[in-house]
Amino acid sequence: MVVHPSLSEDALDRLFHALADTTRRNIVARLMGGEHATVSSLASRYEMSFAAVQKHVAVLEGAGLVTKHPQGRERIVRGNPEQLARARVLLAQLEQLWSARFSQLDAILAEPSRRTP
Amino acid sequence: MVVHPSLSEDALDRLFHALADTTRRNIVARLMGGEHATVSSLASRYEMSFAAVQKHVAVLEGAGLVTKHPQGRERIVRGNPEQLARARVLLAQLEQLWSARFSQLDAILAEPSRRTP
DNA sequence: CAAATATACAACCATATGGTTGTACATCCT
DNA sequence: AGGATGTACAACCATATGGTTGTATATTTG
Repeated sequence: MVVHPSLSEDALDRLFHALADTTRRNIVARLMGGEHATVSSLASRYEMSFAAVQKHVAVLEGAGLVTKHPQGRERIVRGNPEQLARARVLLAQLEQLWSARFSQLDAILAEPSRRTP
Repeated sequence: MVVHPSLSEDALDRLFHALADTTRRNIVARLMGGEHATVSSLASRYEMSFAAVQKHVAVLEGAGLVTKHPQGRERIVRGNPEQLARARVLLAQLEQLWSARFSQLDAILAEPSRRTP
């Protein structure tokens, strides 16, 4: 089985911070959707400087949401769905805490009626 | 059926930003886990000032992850799992984009062999 | 009523963030 | 070789963030 190393608090900070920006979420969506992307081709899609987009990509890379692969003078940027999944799993675990609040009470209520001893 | 209003980009920014801090994720975990919480009781758990925790709670509230309910001089803080679910759904959608990249190719490969006309 | 408690909020500070422009360097193309 | 293209990176700026302390206002309690 494949081991899913859990992320440090610091890595989680970077991961959610990377997702907390419209432009960066948009870039992630493009990449996950399979758009062939160099830093330049990404930059051409947004109303901001090349350097600004470059910084956004660096933030995504630091969060592990994206990888860069040199190819000649270009850098191909690819999405990393596993990191996205780790963030999703953490949220699911937090939700699980919520539902766990009631599971014991549910069990008691679901129990076939039995007089208290 | 219950309608799930989708969030604005701005709301998503606030939502992920709220999650991008260890202390705030910890607060969310406590609340989802059912810990009875006033702002003070939360503040007592962390090595920072009351005002600092108060600000963290305000950020969580602004992101919709938490609600405050006045009760005498106290404010009861409760977790809102629906907002957590909205963030999770967005991540799942991004992951879905990734898997959709291959579905068409998969379909072609899975098709019973048929000579090109 | 007076003291203690819970919260709110303003002012302040250091650092981070998101943007800009400019410069340097590597690679591709004619 | 030399110009054009793609990337990296530094310096700078305005604003946001995460923390502090201090003050004000409600509410509970003795």
